[in-house]
Amino acid sequence: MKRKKNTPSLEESSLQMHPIFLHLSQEEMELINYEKECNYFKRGEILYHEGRRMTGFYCVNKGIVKIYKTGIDGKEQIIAFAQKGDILGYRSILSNENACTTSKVIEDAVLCFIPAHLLLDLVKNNSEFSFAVMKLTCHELGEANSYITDLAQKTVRERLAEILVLLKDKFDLASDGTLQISLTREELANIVGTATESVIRLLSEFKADNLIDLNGRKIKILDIQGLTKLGNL
Amino acid sequence: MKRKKNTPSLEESSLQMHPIFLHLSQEEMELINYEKECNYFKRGEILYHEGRRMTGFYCVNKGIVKIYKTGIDGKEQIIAFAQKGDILGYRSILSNENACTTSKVIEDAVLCFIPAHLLLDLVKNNSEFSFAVMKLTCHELGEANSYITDLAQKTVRERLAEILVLLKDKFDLASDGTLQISLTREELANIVGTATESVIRLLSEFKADNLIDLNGRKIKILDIQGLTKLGNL
DNA sequence: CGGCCGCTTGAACGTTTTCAAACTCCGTGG
DNA sequence: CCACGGAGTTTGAAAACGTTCAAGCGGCCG
Repeated sequence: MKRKKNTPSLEESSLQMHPIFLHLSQEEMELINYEKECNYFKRGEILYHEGRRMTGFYCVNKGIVKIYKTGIDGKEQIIAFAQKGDILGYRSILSNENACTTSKVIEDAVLCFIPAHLLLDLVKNNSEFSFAVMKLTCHELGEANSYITDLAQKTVRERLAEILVLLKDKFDLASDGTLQISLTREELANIVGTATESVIRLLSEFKADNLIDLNGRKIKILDIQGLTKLGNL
Repeated sequence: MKRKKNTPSLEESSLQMHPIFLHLSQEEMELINYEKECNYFKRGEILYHEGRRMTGFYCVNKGIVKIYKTGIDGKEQIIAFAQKGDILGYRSILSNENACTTSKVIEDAVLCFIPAHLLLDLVKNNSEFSFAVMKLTCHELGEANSYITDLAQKTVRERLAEILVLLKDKFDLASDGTLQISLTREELANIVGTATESVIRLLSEFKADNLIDLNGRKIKILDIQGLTKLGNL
């Protein structure tokens, strides 16, 4: 009997952590489980490229994926992160466009790939599922509009403080208050929309003001209220 | 027989210009036509406010509406414009959130208001309609991501050039090449995300470079390729 | 051990904002 | 009819902000 090595266990491959699938019938769920393909992904692996056609979407069961657009001179603009319970890549399938972002694993991950046709079938045949997806996209649209306003109106200092707060909300803190996501200074700059050096200087400033503590890439949140206030939230 | 004054004619109230309703049954269309409420709106009228609950959405049959968020110190950030054939306000209904934007008429308009429950019914019962709405939101999400990247990476000069090109694409030009939307300098600044004075200076610069011609609020596009290049598009 | 990548710091530079003042246009009321 | 007032526009000068360039440091991987 042939047995694939390095394939996630049944438990690791389970989709039950994804709220989006909550309203599927048992039959539909079985179909997905039959068609899905779950694998381990290492840091650095690219799931899909901007401009390419999407053949399916991914469900994150473990790890972290960054989603970014490539702008002027190849500079990345990070649009979002996906972690356990998030799905990614479904947008382009639904709007029937090529991918408008690239996605790359930044923390070793377990991902399930689900073919595009299944998504389209579900959206067309299961109105509860369809409505859940619509809620999700509408919510994301609201968040995108907020970030547009922030980018247009806030200073770099305010945006960096804001991003730290948002990262803290999305990725829980370790018991010692450390952010549970490890980003390079450049990646932080590519979220905030600034230069790497500016992030470095501002982080030092935040540290001097006892808002955070720094230890390499580990960022410990000391004063969440101070950051919230600084970020105009 | 009582007869409402100042109510748009049947022709002006027709929803057939809205592609979103293309796949409705005759029965559904009749229901909408029965429940919709069409009216004239003057420049300056506000359709809904950020933070308030939405009771329905609007279809634009004529005129122009600006959609904006209120940021720091009450500064507007214009997110989008809606004109003939566009719908607005549906997003918050679908995501079951309060409005995240305010919308204001900037050119006398004919609008049809359609109650929220109808939208929800249609989305739940008509999968073709639901899919069309989903396509729309997914497309808008892609555009929002693009604008996030532009705001984060482009200079004010580049963004202003880009916005002029985008406005030209959305609102056709008059025969003499004039943009068919009239915006104050401040409104332009609130799209681009900059100060009013910066817009004024840059527009003068564009004029000096023979990219545009200015006559009060009328902006004539002289060199669309030059603008496209300047905007990194 | 060497080399590379990421991090940090300083200094100069350029862009954009802010503040202040004046001007234009337009509609209203005397 | 004209004066007045207000909103929007324009210009200049100074200041703030953020980027860029250059250089040095540090740690990790091969």
